[in-house]
Amino acid sequence: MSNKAEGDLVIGLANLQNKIQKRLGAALSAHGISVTEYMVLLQLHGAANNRMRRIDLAENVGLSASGVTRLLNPMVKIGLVHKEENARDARVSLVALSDAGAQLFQDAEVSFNHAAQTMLEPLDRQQQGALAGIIKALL
Amino acid sequence: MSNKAEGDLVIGLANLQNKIQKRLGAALSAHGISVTEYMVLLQLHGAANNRMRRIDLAENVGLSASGVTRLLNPMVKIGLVHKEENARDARVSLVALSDAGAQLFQDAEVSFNHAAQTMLEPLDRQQQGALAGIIKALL
DNA sequence: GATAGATAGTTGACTGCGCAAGTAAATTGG
DNA sequence: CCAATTTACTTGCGCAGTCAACTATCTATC
Repeated sequence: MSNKAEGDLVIGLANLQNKIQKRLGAALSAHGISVTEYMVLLQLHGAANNRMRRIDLAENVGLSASGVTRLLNPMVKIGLVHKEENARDARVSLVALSDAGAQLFQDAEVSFNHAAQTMLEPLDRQQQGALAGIIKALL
Repeated sequence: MSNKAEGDLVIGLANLQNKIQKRLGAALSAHGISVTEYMVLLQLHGAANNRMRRIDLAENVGLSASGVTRLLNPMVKIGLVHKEENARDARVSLVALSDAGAQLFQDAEVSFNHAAQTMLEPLDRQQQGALAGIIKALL
């Protein structure tokens, strides 16, 4: 009943993620955005009408509501996204991807995916498939 | 040549790690330490003579040198670790695990491994083995 | 409908961590 | 053996993100 193996796996995952995060940050810095900002663009890109409520954004990128507020402020200022109100519910303020934001995302996506591919290169096809299954099972 | 699959995997890993980190933090908060502090205790526990140079610690836990300095300050203050000098090289200050630190680590390790086991529960044996191989290949 | 509670978002104060610059000691090269 | 470089660490400053408290709005219940 030694659960040491699981502990080691989790620690390995943490170290791995640390490494990945730094590499992705370096890759995205060429586009002037952070990994978290990329996540926001990715979410909006995949959302219906390219817009979302801030709280759903928070949920999907793993931030708190206040974290989203602070993250979006500069993104609004430089025109990557813009605020919209919801006629039905005056509490919510929607975030919409701007043309400039969509363009930046497209460029950044290339770098991001390329960096991801490079990092995952050591895995063979089976391992990649297994990893996909593992992530799905654990999320 | 679509490397979209790799990008999705990396994003999945990021989300997964986010979730794991929060759960581990909750599990360790019962012992009054953060995940990063646990990593330090783990490193010292596994080091020769239970002591290390700060810079090696930084390397192993994925922090910068200054991050280690700041992280250790309160840990020294509450007696989990203590500073030692190196007679051979006056630049280095060694960090040593105290008895209290070792005790705390032993307690925390149980919680940590238990949390890890719970989180990895959805995986079958093959998947766990595959994950171990994947981490090894990527680190 | 008025009141009570839930929900969306912002803000202030704080923590954690990195980077750049600084200090002190060790190593190297002429 | 002394200057130049490198190494180990600390410190000032700043950014990213959290939590708690607040405002504003919506929903439910009587």
